[in-house]
Amino acid sequence: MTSFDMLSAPIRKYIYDKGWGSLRPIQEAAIQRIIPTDNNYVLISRTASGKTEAAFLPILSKVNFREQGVKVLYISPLIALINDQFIRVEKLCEYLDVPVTKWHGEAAKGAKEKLLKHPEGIVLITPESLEAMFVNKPYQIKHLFANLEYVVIDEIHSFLGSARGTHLQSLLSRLQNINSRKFCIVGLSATVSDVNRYIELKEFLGDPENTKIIRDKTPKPINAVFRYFASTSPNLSSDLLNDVYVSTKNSKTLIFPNARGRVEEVAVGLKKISDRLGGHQNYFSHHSSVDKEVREYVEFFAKNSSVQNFCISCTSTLELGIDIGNVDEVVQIDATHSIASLIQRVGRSGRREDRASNLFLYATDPWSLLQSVACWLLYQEQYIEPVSVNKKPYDVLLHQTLSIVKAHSGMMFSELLEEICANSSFSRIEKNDIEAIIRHLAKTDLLEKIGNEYIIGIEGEKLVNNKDFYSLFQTPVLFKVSCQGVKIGELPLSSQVRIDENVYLSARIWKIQDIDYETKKIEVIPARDGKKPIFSGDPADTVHKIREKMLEIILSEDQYDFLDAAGHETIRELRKYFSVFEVKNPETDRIVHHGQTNSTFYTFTSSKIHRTLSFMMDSFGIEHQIHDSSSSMSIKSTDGDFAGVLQGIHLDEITIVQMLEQLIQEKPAMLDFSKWAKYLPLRYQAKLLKESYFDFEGCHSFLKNLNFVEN
DNA sequence: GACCTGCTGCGGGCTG
Repeated sequence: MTSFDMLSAPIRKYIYDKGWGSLRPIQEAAIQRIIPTDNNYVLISRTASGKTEAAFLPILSKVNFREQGVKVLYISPLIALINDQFIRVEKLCEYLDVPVTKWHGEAAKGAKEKLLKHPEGIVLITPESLEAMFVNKPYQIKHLFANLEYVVIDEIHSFLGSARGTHLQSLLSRLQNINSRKFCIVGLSATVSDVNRYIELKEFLGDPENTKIIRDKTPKPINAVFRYFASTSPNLSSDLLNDVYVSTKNSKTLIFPNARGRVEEVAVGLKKISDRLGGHQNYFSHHSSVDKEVREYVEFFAKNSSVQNFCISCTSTLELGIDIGNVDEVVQIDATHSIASLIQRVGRSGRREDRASNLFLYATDPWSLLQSVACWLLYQEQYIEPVSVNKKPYDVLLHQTLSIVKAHSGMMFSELLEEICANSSFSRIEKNDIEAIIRHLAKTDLLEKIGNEYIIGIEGEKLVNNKDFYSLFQTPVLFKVSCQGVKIGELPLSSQVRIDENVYLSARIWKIQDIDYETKKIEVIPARDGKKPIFSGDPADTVHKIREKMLEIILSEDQYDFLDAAGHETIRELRKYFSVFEVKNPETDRIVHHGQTNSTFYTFTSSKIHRTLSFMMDSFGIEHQIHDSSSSMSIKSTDGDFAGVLQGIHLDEITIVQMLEQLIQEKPAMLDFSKWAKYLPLRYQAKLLKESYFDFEGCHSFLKNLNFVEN
């Protein structure tokens, strides 16, 4: 039977009315598999290849919507994505007479109440709203979701390898718990690594044996152009901005400059050039600190601008599948930290099938150029970095224990233990560790034991009844910036935030007039000139493979035709500098350059291994400094034989945990990477730190095979 | 220099 014939009559009519000549490959494959089987599937296919329909056409053909309850639950990492998908799915569902409901923090209350009265059809939700439902509506959640047939998870890669992902995994497990029948899961993504045959992904869905991957690997033609403009100051060179302007002035463009401050610098800089030369006025900035309504306006403008060109300077806010219509060009300024990120960004351009994507990769320093080239070569080899999933997520366990106890309002110890042990996201955590954590919660008044039952304790109430409880990630405190009642965005309280200081925000220039420290508000007026805003944050980690590729490029003699003259010259100089070292094997050989006062160890390894090396060197009194972006560390020359010392270190698990316990006691801020870690017993804090923040295993195998090449 | 993501329930003020 053809895929089209396998679909139900109303769905066939939908396709007919849409005027689709044929189904996309990923849609054909999904229909052939989803309709006749009850497996879980993950559909992997590039952006704009029709993944949403690939999931919903067969699911809607198959599901019996006449039964009680919500039948299909769609989970998305972003509210903006839910709002986009709602419009598409609702149109499709008009053919079936099936209601669709948005359920997130900004969705209409009326629609939610209607759903509670008549649970039916399809619900689109965020993980945090699902968590809130478990905590505040434990009875209604059964009423709503006890008859699910399908759960669809959009942008599933964005959840893998993070605490938010483990949280979602736990919620799925709890959802399955309240269902009498097994529901099927369909995940959607454009970027998933197939290292180890997708085992992380399959385990994430809780049923590895019955989870299949459907992947459309059809490549997409991309015209990549590298351009090198060295920056001599913290600001971008005017040559670079002028070049970007010329390359993008007649197109619909997205620019990714990697940091919010730089996003503003680029948006304002290009706007000024355009003003001077009489170009278009549609220069915008889009990142987490631009006011939400402003961002929505920018998205709306991009989506609905058929004739007018525009240029949006943005961070990863525009990396996922929010619908902004057709983009002709993507500009990346300095290297992405991952291949996955590069794929998502490239995927945003040339969404029309017949058009190739244009990609401009600018670099402002030699190391960034090198990493950029490494990412590009790995991308062409179809490599995507693996995600590291923490198998013992004690922090998520603690959070979910509070959530489960709150939902049950009173639970026997054995009952609680049983529910946690049955949760697939905690399957690698030993039973006695779970017991120890529950006892600790009772000891610290997060839980309270009354008779034979556990309830939420006095301290626990403060956490559970706070709106901050529903998420596993934390956000810094920012000051709201507005101009005469018009919201513009947010700024952190930095040294820059002073009266009369001028600053860029939302692609415009402002003068700070008033700062209210109580209400955390900043009042501004328009200004003519200013500086880029200062934001604080941690850079994302880069994996070992990218750094190793960088060394490979240095050792190779390949000439890359995608580089401009300045890029060629920069790579040539890097090769020349390292040519005095006799490096043969990029997998094992690493360079140490001994200078007069310092030695430089060119590690060419991951950010996590850098942190681990740094921790070990601190412990053994080797004075040093890590430079992650240039893949190196400088070491005081008096510590001459640090290489021998490092390779001589053999730390067993117990010693590492003891050392980390001490580190946490000396520097509690070490736990800032996790929102809930501070409520754990010290030993589990140390274990979590070891697994999530450091990489002792990777560091050990890196050091074991290491061959130091010195001058 | 340095990414991103989400949010209940209730009360007060306003509109129709």
